Amino acid sequence: MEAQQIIKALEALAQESRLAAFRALVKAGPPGLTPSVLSDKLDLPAPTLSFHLAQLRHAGLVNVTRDGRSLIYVANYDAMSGVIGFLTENCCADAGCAPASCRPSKEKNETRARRRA
Amino acid sequence: MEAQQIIKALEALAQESRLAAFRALVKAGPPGLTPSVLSDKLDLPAPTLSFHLAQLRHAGLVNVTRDGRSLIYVANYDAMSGVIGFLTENCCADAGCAPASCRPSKEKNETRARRRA
DNA sequence: ACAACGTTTCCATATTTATGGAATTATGGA
DNA sequence: TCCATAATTCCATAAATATGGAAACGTTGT
Repeated sequence: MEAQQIIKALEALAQESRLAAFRALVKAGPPGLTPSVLSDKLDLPAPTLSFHLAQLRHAGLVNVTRDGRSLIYVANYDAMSGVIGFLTENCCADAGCAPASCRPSKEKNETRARRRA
Repeated sequence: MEAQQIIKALEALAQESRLAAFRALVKAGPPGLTPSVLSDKLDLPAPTLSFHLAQLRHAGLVNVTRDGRSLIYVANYDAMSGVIGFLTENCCADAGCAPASCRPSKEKNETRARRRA
């Protein structure tokens, strides 16, 4: 995953409403949530929410599908995995960081991050 | 770690120059780096770099000490660990995310995140 | 005390981001 | 076809962020 891509994702998550929306989508799991449900849950006007969901979408953190008149937003776990992987490999000391269970077994530099599908 | 704290950290990292600066500091390790070295490495005018380092500092991602006329910036691994932990626990599906080796052993929901000092 | 150096603060400017009402675009049901 | 619903796009406005020259600040050597 490229740094620019990561920055987009971090930008997207670095905003209260969007982080809340994304967390809600993660919690909701594969069935996802519609904007109206989110709008209600997060108490955000539809256009504002729509704006934020678009940001998340452009950052690749969520996917959308349509079901009748409703849209279904679903968290993209692969993207999130990429972000966490990047941070772990590029922004953590060899073993001074990373939450305990999470030590990439001494791989050099960004080997793993570069192996994109 | 609180959501607001996390947002500050994500904001700080979600900017090209700052992410580059932080990565350089992580790479540099405990000895850290001075602004002039960073300014040179990243090709940023001193005031601009200073502004970004202040952002990182306010987000708690770096610490500063003085050595003579130079300041020494050092990455704060604990803070970074907190960020990665939060993302892993709040923004990942039960096991649908997190980079392979990094699975918090099935803890329920946000138990660990809530255990704040 | 003075000069040089490393760094920050001040400040004006340019750019980007967030907000939400009004209008608009899909979709499905009667 | 007409209406109601779900969501987005349009657009004006407000607010936050980034940039970098000039000036100021602390520290060290002379």
